[in-house]
Amino acid sequence: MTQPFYVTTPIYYVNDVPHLGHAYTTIVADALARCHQMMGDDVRYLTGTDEHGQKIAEVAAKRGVTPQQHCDEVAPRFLDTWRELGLGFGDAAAAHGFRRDFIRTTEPRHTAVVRKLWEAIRARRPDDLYLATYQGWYCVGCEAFYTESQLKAGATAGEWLCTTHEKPVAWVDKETSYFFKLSAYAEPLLAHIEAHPEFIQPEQYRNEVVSFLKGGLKDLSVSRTSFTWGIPVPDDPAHPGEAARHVMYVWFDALTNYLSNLGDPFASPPTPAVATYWPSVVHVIGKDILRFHAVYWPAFLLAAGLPLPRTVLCHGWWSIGGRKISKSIPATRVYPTILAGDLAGASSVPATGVDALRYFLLRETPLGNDGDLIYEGLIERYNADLANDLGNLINRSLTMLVRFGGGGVGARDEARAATGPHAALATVAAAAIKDAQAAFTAFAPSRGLEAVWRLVREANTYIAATEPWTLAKDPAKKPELDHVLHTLAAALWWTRLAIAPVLPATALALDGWLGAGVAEKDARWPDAAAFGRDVPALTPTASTPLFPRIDAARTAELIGKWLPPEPTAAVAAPVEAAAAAPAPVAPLAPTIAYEDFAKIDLRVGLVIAAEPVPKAKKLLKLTVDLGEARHRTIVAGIAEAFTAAALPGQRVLVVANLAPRELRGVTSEGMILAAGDDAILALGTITAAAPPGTRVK
RNA sequence: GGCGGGGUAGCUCAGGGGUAGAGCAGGGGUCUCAUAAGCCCUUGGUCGGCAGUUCAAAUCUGCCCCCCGCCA
Repeated sequence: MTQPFYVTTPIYYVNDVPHLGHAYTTIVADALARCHQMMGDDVRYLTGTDEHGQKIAEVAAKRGVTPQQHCDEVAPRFLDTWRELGLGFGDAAAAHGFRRDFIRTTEPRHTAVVRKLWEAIRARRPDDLYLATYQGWYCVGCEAFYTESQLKAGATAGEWLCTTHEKPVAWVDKETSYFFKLSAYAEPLLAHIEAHPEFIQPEQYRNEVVSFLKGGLKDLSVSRTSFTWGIPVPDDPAHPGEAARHVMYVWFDALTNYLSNLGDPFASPPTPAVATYWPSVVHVIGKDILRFHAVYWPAFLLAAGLPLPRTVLCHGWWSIGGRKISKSIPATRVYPTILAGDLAGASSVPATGVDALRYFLLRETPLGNDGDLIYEGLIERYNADLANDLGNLINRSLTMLVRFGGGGVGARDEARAATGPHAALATVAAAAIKDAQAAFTAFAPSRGLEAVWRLVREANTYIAATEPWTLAKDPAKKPELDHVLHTLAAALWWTRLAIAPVLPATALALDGWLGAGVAEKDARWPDAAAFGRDVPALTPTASTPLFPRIDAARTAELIGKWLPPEPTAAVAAPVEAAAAAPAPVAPLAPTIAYEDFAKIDLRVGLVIAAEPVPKAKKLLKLTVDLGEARHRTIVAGIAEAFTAAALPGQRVLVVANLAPRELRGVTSEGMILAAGDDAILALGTITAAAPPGTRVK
């Protein structure tokens, strides 16, 4: 029977640059979606961007564009990142067999539903949205009010600082806003949580919400008059003319995306997508926004008379080498696309770099716990699990199927299957598949992968026990060899299916080598009782290594790149040998005054992407993060010295205030410093990880 | 300060009244299909501390210490 499965990520704040934290949530949701797709569910996937609010209007004003223009320019950063990480949207989603949607809160389909939600609450529960006046300390960064006990004293008397942003808060006096009667919903929500243990997972977070609810709820301000970049509050019959001044506050607007992408939830007859998917929804979120999803959102829905989401699935935070991900600590600003690109390294299928990252994130830490990304640990797991266990199994198995099986996969011998290593493999495989399915559907991907690797390891053990190369030397053992090869193919087929939710690119590569005529969208999770009997027609061909081992030298190189070392005396020491044979130096240009130099605004830039400029031998088109709201495109004449692939992740020095100039049809917004006159020798860079945008003098 | 989660091998974690577990890392052996991979064997732990219940406690109870989170 087909069950709907609808999974969402939070919509990301459009001004953010996608980092590892965003990628984790998005990947968790993607793996769950793929998993349920394979189990035959009718799957739908949603992510998007949150685009309203005062901060966005301010940034846009500074840039001299409208807020909408600003959002239109920066929103694709997220969509592009997800595409680079192998999540297809639009037509590409068809290959996965389920629909993926990307919603922006500035789209009419969204704003219309948000207004309907407001109107529905006002119609059903007129007292739940009321007009009131308040005053208090307000932090623009948080878009929230605080009491003095929640703040810390500033440097001057009477100044208070927000604990998150470390910036002074402003006293906002007597702003009139609409309030939502959240206080009425503590008891109904407690009752719902009690009756639906699956509502908030994992359990530790349910406990947190329960204790929060037991402490009672305060009504929630849900509109603002201090800015206009938001969804206007619908006309208010109780206060004629008043609503025109108000736009809706962030959470009322943002959370509604989960419904608005499905269509009108109040339509009669019901909108089919809402009726089908909404009751099955799983909201994947980070623990920082638990309260909004487990308290505010369901309260809004109760007020509007709509069913609550099935599950709010809360995960922990990743830190990088023990440090919290933070914009101000550059080493923690990890770009998932760069990490994945580096992990792809020498792989014959570069897309598997993303798989390696996905595997690490889902395997290393149980969902719900905080994780710490230690680069040595990442490479250790890559080598042990992906290179040694999985990659090597794939490679050696295909070699043997081709060499000893003559392009076929042998034949199953029922009597033999019940004996010795053949039976042992079947037993382990069946248990692994069963345990993995149970774990994945219980939102425990780390345990699921652990189970899948029992199958991978047992397949390696099976090869050692049966020694196909020995059987191949004795023509009399041909029937046994045939059975062994068939069993090996069966194990490989199950491996392909079991890894697919987490390692989709690897599964596709394996399909190609196995010659499996099964489309990605038709691949189904195996039936645990069918090992060896469910192998499709295969035509194995020789493979190339998917996860080449990362040796010590490459490890040092990668870690050096990912985590630039702090400057130390040793690093800073002069390199004496280099001065041995001084080359003639070009004469100096005329002396300039400091004022001339001061006109040049040099900045630290982080290269995000690089590609050759067509029909230009020397030019590379770079995407560079200068810490600004949007990345810059800079064309640099360095293609003869550097390949495009070598540059992402590099810190470079950028002339940031150079007038834009068109080169070969591409507008270059700055200049990269490099050493060398005609022939480029080296890039101008810095030894430590200064954040993108840092001024260089 | 209140509540919740956790502290088990060098690392990541499972277990949860009856002989302390897995993977990785370390040590030894072995095979050649394979990516110096695989396979086999193996060294590691007073299960945070103290007290109690029990024939028996990593597990249950109490107190304490440390880490993380939520709330105030």
